[in-house]
Amino acid sequence: MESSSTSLIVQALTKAIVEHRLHPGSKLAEQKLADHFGVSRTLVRQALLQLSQHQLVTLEPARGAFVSAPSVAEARQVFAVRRMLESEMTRAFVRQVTPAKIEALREHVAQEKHAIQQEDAPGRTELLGDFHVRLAELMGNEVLAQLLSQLISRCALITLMYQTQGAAEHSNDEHGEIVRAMAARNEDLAVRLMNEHLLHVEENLTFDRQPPSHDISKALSEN
Amino acid sequence: MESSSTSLIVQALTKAIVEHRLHPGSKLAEQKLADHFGVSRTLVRQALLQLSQHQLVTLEPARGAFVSAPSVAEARQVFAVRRMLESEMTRAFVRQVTPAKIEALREHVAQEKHAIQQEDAPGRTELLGDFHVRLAELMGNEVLAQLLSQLISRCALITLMYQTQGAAEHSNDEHGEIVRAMAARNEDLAVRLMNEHLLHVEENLTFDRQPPSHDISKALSEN
DNA sequence: GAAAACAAAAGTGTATACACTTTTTCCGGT
DNA sequence: ACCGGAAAAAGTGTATACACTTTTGTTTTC
Repeated sequence: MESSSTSLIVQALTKAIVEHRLHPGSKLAEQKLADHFGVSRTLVRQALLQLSQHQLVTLEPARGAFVSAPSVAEARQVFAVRRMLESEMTRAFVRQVTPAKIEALREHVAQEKHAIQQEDAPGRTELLGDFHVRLAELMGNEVLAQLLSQLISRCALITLMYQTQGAAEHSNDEHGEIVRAMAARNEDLAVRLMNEHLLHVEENLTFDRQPPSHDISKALSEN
Repeated sequence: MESSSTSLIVQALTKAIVEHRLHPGSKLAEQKLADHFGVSRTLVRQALLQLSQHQLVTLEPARGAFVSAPSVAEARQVFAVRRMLESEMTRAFVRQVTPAKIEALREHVAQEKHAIQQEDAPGRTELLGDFHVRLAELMGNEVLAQLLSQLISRCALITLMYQTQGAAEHSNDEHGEIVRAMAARNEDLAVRLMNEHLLHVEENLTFDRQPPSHDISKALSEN
């Protein structure tokens, strides 16, 4: 792997962190990353700075960069924000829903189901998160979509990546119910279902700290 | 002015942009900024990268950094997000309100009024924005507070800094009404007032592009 | 005289160098 | 054998160097 611009490094690290190949607390040494990506520390530092803004990485002065390990309190705050934002987003969505948008969502939920059936864990986690981003995109609000995308990455760092098959199916079912309520233009029901859905996801939080894998190269090479 | 870390540069530039001393479209040449702050381009670049993440600065490949000039569509999207987020924030706030929190808000509104009476334009703009951040802080949700803070900076880039005395007084009055509704634990009223308040602020959008001041040093020296 | 082409200047993008801080290693003292 | 501390190693923070791109200014051509 070589010849990467900063944003490629950001993407690769984001993926590795969100998919829990790099565990919270892991040290991200600049030179090691630079060697791995075949660039100088300059570009790695830029990437780490960006990731720290996204809260996926924590920078400690003179000590270096580490994969963030959000506290329980912080995790709950992130979810509280998501509930505030997404319940109103759901309400607004129902008010401007069209058959085409419903169709797009149904399609997405079907993709989720497929990934789950294939037991494609990384794929299904990404798709389950993307459902919420897709909602924002369908509303034509790029700002909202980008904001949600970041919040969801943060959530992925918090929740277990390889959620149980059961939890994934449950989320998928709830997505389906939400879409059904939206299709029926049942505003209050859709909002309520979205809220409950997010509460369920939050309940799935697992706060047991795993032993960090310090083998950066191996974690990144896996994809 | 010298011996500044990156975050001091970010702060200084943020303030200059939000206060409209640097106009949208202005070129931010790295060496000029470096000379002004007495550091190397390295630190300036870090600062500009951060500001671009906050959407206050736009980076064009090989061409440099410019103060962002958000489109009308983008501005409306930012306000739409604020309304979603803040109406639910208001609801949650009312549900966990305490006399002490009301007192803190009353105090803040009084400060606003004072700044307005003094015709302290930069101060009053900052305080009027901070009202919303303060709300988030009082809820004990740091994540929400930080998110709102960024959204509001973006709004400040969009709206006119030197809003008319009348508009400022109007906002101040509305803040007062919102606090009153909160104190009365009137959830629906508070939410409705907050929504209307944000709509009023949005109405104040001014989309006439002013001729950019390219005199960076002068703009920054003013504070 | 205006437009195209070229040369010079300015500016950005990445790598490298070096000072300084933290971490690790190794050794002597108790 | 263990603790403390000095020396070495590794790592971060900032500045500088240099290649390459864009912009600007000048000259050439029609």
